[in-house]
Amino acid sequence: MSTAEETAGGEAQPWGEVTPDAARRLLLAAVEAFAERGYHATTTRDIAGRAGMSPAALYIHYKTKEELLHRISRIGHEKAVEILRTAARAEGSPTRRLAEAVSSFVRWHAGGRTTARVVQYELDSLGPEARAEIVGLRRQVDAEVRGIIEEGVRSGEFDVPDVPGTTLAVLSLCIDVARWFNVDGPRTPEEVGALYADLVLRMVGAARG
Amino acid sequence: MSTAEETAGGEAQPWGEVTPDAARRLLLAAVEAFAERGYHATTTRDIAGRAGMSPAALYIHYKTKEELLHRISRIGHEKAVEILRTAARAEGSPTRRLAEAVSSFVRWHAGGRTTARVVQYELDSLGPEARAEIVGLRRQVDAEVRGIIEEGVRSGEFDVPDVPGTTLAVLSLCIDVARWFNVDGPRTPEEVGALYADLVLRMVGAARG
DNA sequence: GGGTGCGCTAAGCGCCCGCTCACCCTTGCC
DNA sequence: GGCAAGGGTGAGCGGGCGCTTAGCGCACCC
Repeated sequence: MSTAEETAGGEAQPWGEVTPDAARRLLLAAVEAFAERGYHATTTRDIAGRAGMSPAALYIHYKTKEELLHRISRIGHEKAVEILRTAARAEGSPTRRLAEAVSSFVRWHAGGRTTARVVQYELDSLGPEARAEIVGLRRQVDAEVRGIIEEGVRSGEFDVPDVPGTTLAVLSLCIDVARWFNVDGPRTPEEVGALYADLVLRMVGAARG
Repeated sequence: MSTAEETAGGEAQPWGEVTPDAARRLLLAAVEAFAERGYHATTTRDIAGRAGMSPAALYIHYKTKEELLHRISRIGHEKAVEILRTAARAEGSPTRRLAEAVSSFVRWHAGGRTTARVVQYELDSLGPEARAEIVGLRRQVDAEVRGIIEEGVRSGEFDVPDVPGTTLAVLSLCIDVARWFNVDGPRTPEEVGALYADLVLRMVGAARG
C-alpha cells in the first residue's frame, strides 16, 4: 500500500480503500452532504457538484444514490466494529478495556462527526437488503461491548444488574455524540472521550482512576 | 374543557389544544409520517392521505409543510420542558428529583416514540427562525436538568466533576431513547425509565435506593 | 327557502428530482 | 497514426414534488 491509511493524529482515513480517485471524491462529497442535510434532502446534483463533476459522472461509479449511502454505511460500521474489537481484545482489566473502548468510540463519533452522523442516523434510508446487512454489523458492535461488561461482572470489577440494558445505554450514549457534538464547541473529542469513559465506569460500578 | 387531556395511563394527548378537528387529524398524520420516514421523505399527499383528505386540504389549515413540522416541534418541546420542570420543582431531595426527571423524561421518549422522534431528530429540517425558537426551548430543557444536578452537588449528595458535561450526557442518554426504543421490544417504557434513572444516579455518584 | 361562507376537492402548474443517453476527450497499445 | 476502452459531459426524459386555484356542497341564519 503506497498511501498511508492513518494520519498522525490517529484519525482514520477509511476511504483509502475506495478506488478510483473519482469514486472516492464522490463518496466524500456524499458523506458531507448527507451529514449536513440528510440523505433525502441531498440531491445527486449537489453531490456531483461538491466533487467538481457533472451530475452524470455519479452514475459511472455508482448505480444509484442509495448505493452511495450503502457503501458509506458499510465502511463506517466496519470501522466502528474494528475500533471496539481492538479495545475489547487489548490486554488489561475489563475496567481499562471498557474505558478505552468508550473513549476511542466517542473520539471517532466526535472527530469524524460527518461520517458518524451518516452511519448512525441514515440507516432507515437504506432499502431492506442493505439495512439487513448493516444491522448484522450493529449486532457485532453490541456484542463487543457486552462482552467486556460481562467479563467485568464475572471478575467482580463491575456491579451491573442488567447487562443487556446497560450495554444498550453505553452504546446509546456514545452514538448520540454524533448528534450533538460541535466542532466549534468548547470540548475536544479527546475531552469528551475522557469524560464519557469516566461516566461509563460509574455506570457499571467500577473503581476509577 | 370537555375532553380529557390525559389518559389513565399518564400518557399525554398533547394535541388536544389543536383545533379544529381536521387540523388535529392532519397534525397526527404528519407526526406518524415524519417519524416513520423522516420529514424530507414524507410527501404532503401522504400526510393528507393518512388523515383521509385530499392533498389540498392541508393548505387550508397550514401554510406550508414546514409549518406542520414547526407546530409539532414546538408543542413537543413545550411538553418536554413541562415534564422536566415538574420533576425539578417537586418536593424531595435532588436524588429523588433527578431520578423522577430522568424516568419521566425517558417514559415520554419511549411511550410517545413517534412524537419524540420528530421532536428530537427533525430540528435541522426547520428554517432558521423556527429553529431558533426551538433552540430556546432546548436551552430551558438543559437548564432544568443542570439545576437539579447543581443542587445535588451543593448539598453534597452528588459527586460531579463536570456539571455541564454530565448534564449533556444525561440528556443525551434520555433523548437517544427515541432512536432505539421499539414498542415490540422486550422492555416497557416504565422499565427503561427505572433502569435509566438508576444509571444516571450512578453517573452523578448519588446513593441509590 | 334562499343567501352566505367555510371546509373541502379535482385538476393541474411549474419545478426539480433521480437517472439515461448520445457523444467527446484522453490514454495506452500496436 | 489508428483505434479501442473507459472516464467524463450536456441535454433532457419521465415523473413526483409542494403548492394553487376554481368551484362544489352542506350547515347555518334570517
